[in-house]
Amino acid sequence: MNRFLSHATNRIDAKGRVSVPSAFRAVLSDGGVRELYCFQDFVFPAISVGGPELLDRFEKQMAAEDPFSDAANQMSLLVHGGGVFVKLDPEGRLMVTDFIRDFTGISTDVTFVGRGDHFQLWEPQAFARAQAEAREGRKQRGLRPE
Amino acid sequence: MNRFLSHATNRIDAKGRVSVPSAFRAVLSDGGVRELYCFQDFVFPAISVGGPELLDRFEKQMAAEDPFSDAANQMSLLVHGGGVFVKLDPEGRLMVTDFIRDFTGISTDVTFVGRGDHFQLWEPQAFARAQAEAREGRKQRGLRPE
DNA sequence: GCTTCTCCCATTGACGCCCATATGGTCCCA
DNA sequence: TGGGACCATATGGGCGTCAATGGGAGAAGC
Repeated sequence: MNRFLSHATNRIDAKGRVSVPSAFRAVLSDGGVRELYCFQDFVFPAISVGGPELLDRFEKQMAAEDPFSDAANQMSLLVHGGGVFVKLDPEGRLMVTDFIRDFTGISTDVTFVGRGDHFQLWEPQAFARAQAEAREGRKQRGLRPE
Repeated sequence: MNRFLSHATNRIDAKGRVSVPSAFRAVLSDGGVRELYCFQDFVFPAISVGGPELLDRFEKQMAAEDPFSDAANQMSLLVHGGGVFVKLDPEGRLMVTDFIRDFTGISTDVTFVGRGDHFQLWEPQAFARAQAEAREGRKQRGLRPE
């Protein structure tokens, strides 16, 4: 199963490190990814993380839109200008920098959320709220699986 | 019989495991399913469980709409972030994680409910209530055999 | 110099795989 | 038809492995 699924919450240690869930690390090493690209999500207060190929995907999406639209401009600003590279330590941990903390509100714990072709870093409470809202919205629209 | 039918209640052991009813396991192995996809149901306080094709269906549905829309993002939050792959141990048991407990209210016993192409995990009392309500609602709408 | 970031090792707790037991049902045969 | 052997399922527990976490020491930068 070669995609990012499920969610898990891990604690940040005294040095500001947090373990990436082993299921996610397995997906990364499957794809031969050694360096991760992180940027601020467009719709949620979360940091999106993936391999370099994640850029390709967003660039394709931008190309599909009007290149001078507000949406395309914002995307480029966030993806190209606002992204940072991070790499994991030998135990599979990453440093939670201020770049991550400020945008997400993360302080002591990080919720890792699988999003298929990438994953995200959330403040635990914020994720719980967003998920509840998503479920509520879905109920109101009457959409059902299948 | 390659559909999930009927219901059964099993006990969770001291390690947090519960046996999947053998009738359900038979349906799974018939379909060659080794990994199960579980997600929090959109309507009931239950966990829905099925093969990976369940997730494929969701992903097709998402791919059909604008992948950067709020609706698609919310759906991904639920089916990717709120979904888990689990596998059974050699005896056909699964771990009842907090992911399952928190959403369903399950504590000591699990009711497995067949739903045709998938099955669900319920807190026994909650299932009894939901079933009673379904019966009642049907009566009020005028009982019809389909 | 001191701080900050790596890498390395230790601990602990959870999870996986294995084997053992009980309970209830079915089939066979006298 | 009744008894008993056999079987399958559900359940309980031991034990090894691995992931998550904590802390120390060396290297690099300010």
